[in-house]
Amino acid sequence: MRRPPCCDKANVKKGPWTPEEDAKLLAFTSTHGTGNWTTVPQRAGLKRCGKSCRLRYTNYLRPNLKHENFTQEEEELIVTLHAMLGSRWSLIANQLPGRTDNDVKNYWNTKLSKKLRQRGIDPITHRPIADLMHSIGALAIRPPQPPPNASSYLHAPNPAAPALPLVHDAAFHAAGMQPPQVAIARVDADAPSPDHGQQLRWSDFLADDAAAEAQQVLVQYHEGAAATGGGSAQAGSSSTGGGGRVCGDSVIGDDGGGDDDGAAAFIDAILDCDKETGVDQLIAELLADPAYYAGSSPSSSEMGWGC
DNA sequence: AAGGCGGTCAACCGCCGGGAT
DNA sequence: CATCCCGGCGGTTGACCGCCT
Repeated sequence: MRRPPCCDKANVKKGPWTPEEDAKLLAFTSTHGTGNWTTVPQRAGLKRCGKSCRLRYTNYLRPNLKHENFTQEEEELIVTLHAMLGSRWSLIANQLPGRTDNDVKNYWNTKLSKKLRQRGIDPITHRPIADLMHSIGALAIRPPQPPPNASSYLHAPNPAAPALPLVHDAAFHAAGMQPPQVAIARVDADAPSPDHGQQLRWSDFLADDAAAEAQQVLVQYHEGAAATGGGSAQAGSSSTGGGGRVCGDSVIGDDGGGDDDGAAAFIDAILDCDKETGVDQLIAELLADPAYYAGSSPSSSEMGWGC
């Protein structure tokens, strides 16, 4: 059975908010707080759905929101956290003071995912697209594999490629850090529960090792932000300094240019690691092989995944 | 100058989980 | 235990804007 609409749509205004509506909502929330959103429109004198009011407040009117562009450090953190968490935007946004999940999601969809794609990296798996092609080919020529057991499958970083390393693992190694064991959902019934009365953090949903490693990334991020931005990111102050994020013994994202974009620098570091490990050569060979593109090519037909 | 086009982002939609009853 | 209600979340849409032809 379908859930009824949350409000009477016939008597509800939709579309962009006017300054008058913003003022009403802001005045109401500043005096009454943000209790029951379903009653807010009526009490605030707004012809809006309660959900719409909540969204407008949390994404735009809420105090301490940052409205300026994303910083280099924020970009790098988003890329890192997306590799570990996937599209859990609210968890990612929780690590970016002053940013909303909508902000992060939009920024990812419009900017970062394109940057990754332009550099030949699949924004979903964070692995080289050529590597994915290679994996597809390998799957096609491999004898049928038994399905993974439930627990290993549940704890795999990505169901599509559970056994393969993430591309940026090499970047972590090169930077003197262990890569996080990414996106391990804590779904076990016997998993330790976080402290009661505390808000869950995204790291609570990672395996212990992964949480520790990921926490290290965040600590370094916040230290870097404090050192370069002249303020605490947790306090909601903006950090627009041009410094790079310290990552192990190396610095990712600062080539001294100042205005270089952070994600690009971060990805460049990954690609540098690929060069050191010879992965780039493999990628070049794969890219040069038409069989990895053309489904009708003889080699791909031989591999069994042609059209 | 005008129309097409793509990028950006605010807002909406529907689903889900958790607390209250 | 079942149901209801609410807030939260992620995916998607559509309006707006600037650039290009």
